[in-house]
Amino acid sequence: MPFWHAFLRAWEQGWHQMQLSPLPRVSLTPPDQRGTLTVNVFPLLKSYKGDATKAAEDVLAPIRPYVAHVEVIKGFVNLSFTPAFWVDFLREAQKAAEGYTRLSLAEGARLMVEYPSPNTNKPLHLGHLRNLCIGESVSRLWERLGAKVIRANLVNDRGIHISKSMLGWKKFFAPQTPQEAGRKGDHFVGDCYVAFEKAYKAQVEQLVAQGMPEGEALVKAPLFQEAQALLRAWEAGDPEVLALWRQMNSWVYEGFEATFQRLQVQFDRTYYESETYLLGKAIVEEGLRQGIFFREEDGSVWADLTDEGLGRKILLRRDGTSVYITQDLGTADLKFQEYPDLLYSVYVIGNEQDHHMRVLSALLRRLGRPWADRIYHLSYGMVELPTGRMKTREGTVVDADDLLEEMHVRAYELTDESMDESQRHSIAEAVGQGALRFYLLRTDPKKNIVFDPAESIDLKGFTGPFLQYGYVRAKRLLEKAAEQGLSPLEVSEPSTLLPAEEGLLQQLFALPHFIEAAARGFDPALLAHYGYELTRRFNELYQTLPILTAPEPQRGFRLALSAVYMRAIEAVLESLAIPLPERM
RNA sequence: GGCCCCGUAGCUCAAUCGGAUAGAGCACGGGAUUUCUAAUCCCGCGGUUGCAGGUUCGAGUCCUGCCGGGGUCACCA
Repeated sequence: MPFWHAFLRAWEQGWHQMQLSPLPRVSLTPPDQRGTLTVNVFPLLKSYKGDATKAAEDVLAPIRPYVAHVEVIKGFVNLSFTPAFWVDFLREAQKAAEGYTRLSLAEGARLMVEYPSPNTNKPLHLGHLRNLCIGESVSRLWERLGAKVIRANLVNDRGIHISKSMLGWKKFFAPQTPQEAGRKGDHFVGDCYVAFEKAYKAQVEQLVAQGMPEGEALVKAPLFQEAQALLRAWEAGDPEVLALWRQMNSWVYEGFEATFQRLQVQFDRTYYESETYLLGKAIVEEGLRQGIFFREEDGSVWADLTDEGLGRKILLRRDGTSVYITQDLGTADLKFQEYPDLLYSVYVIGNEQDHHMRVLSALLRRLGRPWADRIYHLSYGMVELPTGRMKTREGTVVDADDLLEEMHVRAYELTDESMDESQRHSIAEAVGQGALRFYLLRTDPKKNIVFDPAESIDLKGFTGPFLQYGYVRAKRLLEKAAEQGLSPLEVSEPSTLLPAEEGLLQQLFALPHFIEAAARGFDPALLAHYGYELTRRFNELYQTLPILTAPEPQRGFRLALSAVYMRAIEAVLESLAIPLPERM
């Protein structure tokens, strides 16, 4: 019994031999209808003179031996499989990961996934967590298709924002270190940045009060002038500035590393903008020589993309320093120098940068980079609060470390008191993160999501712990079975199937389809919904029917069903980067 | 103002290439535990898919216009 892809391929081959045209579409039968698969024969009805029954007969011919029951409603052909088919499926799915939980659809391909690419002037927040969850899940999904994935982090370690936190430290914190302040490094540097912004804002307000227009005040404020001077000194290689810059970045990296470790993410390659902005400048020079870009009289360099509706874009400032897009050009180039065969160079970046990424693509195309169309912007929506965007100034930013801790504490309260402390904490961590990660993945990445801190994140219903609980249930059940000397590989064939059994089988059968769709669509939410529905059906079976105490052949069949469910949910959770708790 | 994205149940979200009676969770009301773990299961309540047209066998989905929300159009990143 071949799995999903092979099954459909074989079926289609049969249609080709019969010269059936156009090829009908196969999908899962909706839950309110009887059946496992549905073939839509509407498009065929013309050539069959409206005779859907005759069309159904032909369409089903190649898989006839597997079919137990057929129902034709209008143009929909709903079919159920025979128990023998399912027994075969349960045996095979237990034996082979290949084709079931692991596919070879992208074997040999290589992808780079860039995430979460933080700035080094602030700690990570809830938005970064969404980014991390999406980036990690998409990476794992493509690995499941057989691709090799390079996880890349691009650190925005230079620019005016870094100068600001440096100045903030010099003016308000020096010579204190994070250790002395009792602060995690990234939080400490964040404090410096906030202190700067506060003082800067005060200066601007003062200037405005003196009658200066705000736009001018923003630039003329002494603190801003100082920050710009610092940036120039940095770009000129001033040793003292560089030393402070290195010191402060190392504090931040230490803090980031702790958070990444807690989230179990590791990068294969870390790019630093401080190392790629010069490459970018060289590319701008290249474009100038080729006449793709032009230099204004004041010395600034531009690209004119108005014919593509993207306006004019500055590439180098009047003073010759680089802007964000400059280093992006350099980094994009470097990626393909290092990995020329990338199928996709994926950027997991918020949708506020849709325009920016479109500009980047356009520039690379104009520069004649043959791989320009292989960069893919995985644009995701903002995480908002019920009151709107998170704002640093209003102190409404939901800090990543704080939230992880809060989730841990809330999950801990639900753990069984009879367990020892270390086990309770390890489960609390798994479940807390499971809830958080599922919450951030269950919505279509491109949509904005609303996070209500007051209501916080659910631990029941359509949540990560729901899936984790199903996994733990199945695991314990199989352990019990093993203790009784029962093997789920000894699948016995029932004469009929109950709806609870058939519903779960149908969902299990479709696993490879959802893995592929989620990977190719860069959409983990698809798999999150699948995993919920899968577990809901397992729970229904578990709750309403006996398994270990059922008579044969039901016992063997349901045990095998549980074993395959466990495999499937394991694959789902792993693909969503949701931890597997040993118990709950 | 130009361009882009989004408007689905009280709230948070689904809905496969345009397919069947628009589905879940939360909340609310009711029920299930001598049982393989109740972070569970079952039942109920809840809808003019923002509005108005158009395309067709069929529209939440595609097209046009409008209304509402967000983003962006920086010599910020």
